[in-house]
Amino acid sequence: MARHTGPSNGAELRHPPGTFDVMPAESGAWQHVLATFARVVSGAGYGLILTPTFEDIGVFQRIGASTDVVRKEMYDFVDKGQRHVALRPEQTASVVRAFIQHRPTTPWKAWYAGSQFRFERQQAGRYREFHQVGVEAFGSADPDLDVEVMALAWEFYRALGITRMDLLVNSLGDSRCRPAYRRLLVEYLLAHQGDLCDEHRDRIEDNPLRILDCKRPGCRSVAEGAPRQVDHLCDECAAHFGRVVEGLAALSIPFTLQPTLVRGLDYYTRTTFEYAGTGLESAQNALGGGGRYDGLVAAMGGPDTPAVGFALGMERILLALDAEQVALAGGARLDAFVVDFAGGTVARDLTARLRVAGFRVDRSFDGRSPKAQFKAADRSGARLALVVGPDEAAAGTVGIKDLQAAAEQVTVGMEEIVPELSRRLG
RNA sequence: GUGGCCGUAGCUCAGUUGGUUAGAGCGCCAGGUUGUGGCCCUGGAGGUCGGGGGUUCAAGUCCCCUCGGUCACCCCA
Repeated sequence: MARHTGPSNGAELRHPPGTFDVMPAESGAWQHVLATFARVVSGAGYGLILTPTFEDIGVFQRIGASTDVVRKEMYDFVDKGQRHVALRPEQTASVVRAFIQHRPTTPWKAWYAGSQFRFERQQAGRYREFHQVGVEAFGSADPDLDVEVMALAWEFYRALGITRMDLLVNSLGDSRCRPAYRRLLVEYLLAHQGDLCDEHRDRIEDNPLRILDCKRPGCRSVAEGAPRQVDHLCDECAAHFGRVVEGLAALSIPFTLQPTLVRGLDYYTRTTFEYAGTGLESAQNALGGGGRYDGLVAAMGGPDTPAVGFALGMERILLALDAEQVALAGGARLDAFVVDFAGGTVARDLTARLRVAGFRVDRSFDGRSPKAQFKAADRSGARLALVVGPDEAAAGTVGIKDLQAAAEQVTVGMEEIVPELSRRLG
């Protein structure tokens, strides 16, 4: 039986736990970030893809049964048609599903932006509904594509003004060399079992790579002496990784080799990377991450297709911008604000006419006092006030007052307004 | 799922060992200026003190429950 059926007694309506509203006063920053991302990735041949916000739960279960995302964070339910669906916890699986369903010719490069859902308790930089932008590139195993993807994220952060971050890079090997490494690692961990933290002591076989990422002191000291995947790559993976590292250096993108970087999703092969914000005070400091997933398309029933991509968290990006005190371009300003205290007819007609002509114009309603209307004009940030009192209305003229300069108010005929505005705002 | 902290006006907060009609700043509205914003002055509107129950002559204040927020663990964006 549903435990939560509505607002509790006397409670006001509010957004669900773990979600938030972005009000117009703050949405300018979101628009700026999204526009910047679209510019960077579309300029590299990536096309926008939109997929459903929810999918059959099977789509996401392919992410990996041992991941927390699937085990305990899925926001799923049975719908009225008895379908078991889930709000997407990430978008890579959805894009892969779309790739398999539509079979575009490769190489195929797509970018996305939108909401993700994971059912967890909220904290700084982490929400139940959160937002990501990302890219996915299918059909090439070329390490230079890994470098392209990492460079795009780098360029995007740089374009926004984020400087305090580390690019962490690792290689997880592939289906040939990872099993051997995994056996080596399990062997090592079993030998040091007593030093591991309580949670991981009995789960070595379960997900040994995860232990490398554990933050507890016991696991960490064991991890430091553990065999490293990068030292046990097969020839092909080693060559691939070598080319990736070489490419990053060639493009002057600073990075840190982090052999313990595992990441939360099981499908990664070879290259994995994460952009860690170093200016953030909150515990959640991953600005974004990604990697190569050469086996996922086939695992989901598609043709054997290598792929690489990343996802970047909007909320984390905004936190980083805030931490670095990056001033974002404010919201769009108005060109003019019509102040009409002669009945409102001129305001009605002139505002509409100017908007059709392409100007950004607003006005007051309810026949407020001149003082109140000028106050509203001032607050709107409009460059000019277009003043219509009884005198102007009778004469068929309009007063033009510059709200941001100490210039005299001038009067022009109604028909000269458009050219006059063009001249002043040009 | 577990734990810490916090819920008083639109926002940020004050409110004494429980004690009269619950306050401030900012914001909003109006007036000062019978047609002119920003600065200033005056006034006004706006509160089930998160909700429910209890103790008490008396509860914003104490107790219990509950809802919500926030941060952290886990994990990640």
